[in-house]
Amino acid sequence: MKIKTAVDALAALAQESRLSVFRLLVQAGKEGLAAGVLGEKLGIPPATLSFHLKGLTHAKLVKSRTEGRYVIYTASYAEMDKLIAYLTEHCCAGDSAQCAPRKKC
Amino acid sequence: MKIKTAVDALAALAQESRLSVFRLLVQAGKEGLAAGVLGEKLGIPPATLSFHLKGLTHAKLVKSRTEGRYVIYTASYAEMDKLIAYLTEHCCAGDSAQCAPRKKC
DNA sequence: TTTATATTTCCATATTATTGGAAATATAAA
DNA sequence: TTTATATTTCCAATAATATGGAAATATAAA
Repeated sequence: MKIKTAVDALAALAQESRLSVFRLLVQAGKEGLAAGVLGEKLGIPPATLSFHLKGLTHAKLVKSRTEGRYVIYTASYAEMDKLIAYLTEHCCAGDSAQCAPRKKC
Repeated sequence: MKIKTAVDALAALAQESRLSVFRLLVQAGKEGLAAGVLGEKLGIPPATLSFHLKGLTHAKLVKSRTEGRYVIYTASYAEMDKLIAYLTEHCCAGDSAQCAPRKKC
């Protein structure tokens, strides 16, 4: 991963509404959630939510598909994992004692 | 972890100089690196580096100790792991097939 | 075709972050 | 004590981001 890609992804997550949206989608699984459901669960007005979803989409952290008049958003686990791998790359100066296993999503 | 803590940590990482500093420190291990070494490796002027180190410190992603006239910075693996756990919490709608093990740092 | 629902775009305003030179502070070496 | 090295604080100019109402777009239901 390039550093600009990582900065863009981190910036996309570094805002309370966007982070809340992303976490809901991470928890929702591949079924995803419609924009309207996200807005209602989080109390975010349509224009604001759309602005933030655009940011998450541009950072490739979420994907969307259209179903009728709904737009369904899903988290990109692949992109999240790449970001986490980038943060932890070659960590701990090779001291594997500090690197216990953790779940991958 | 509270959402504001996570947003602060993500915002601290969402900037090219700070992300570069953090990754160098993650890779350096618990020995850490002096501010001046970071500045030289990354080509960041002292005032700018100090500004960014303050941001990372305030977000608790790095810690510092003074050794003589040097200030040595280290990554906080604990805080990084908490942030990653917060992002991936309850992921994949409980579909554990998607949650393979990954290293923890 | 008319009406209702879902989402996005447009826009102006308000807020917050980034930059680096110069001076200040702090410790160590001469 | 004087000088050298390391880091931080101060500052002002510049740049980027967040907000949500109203209008526009798009699909579905009546």
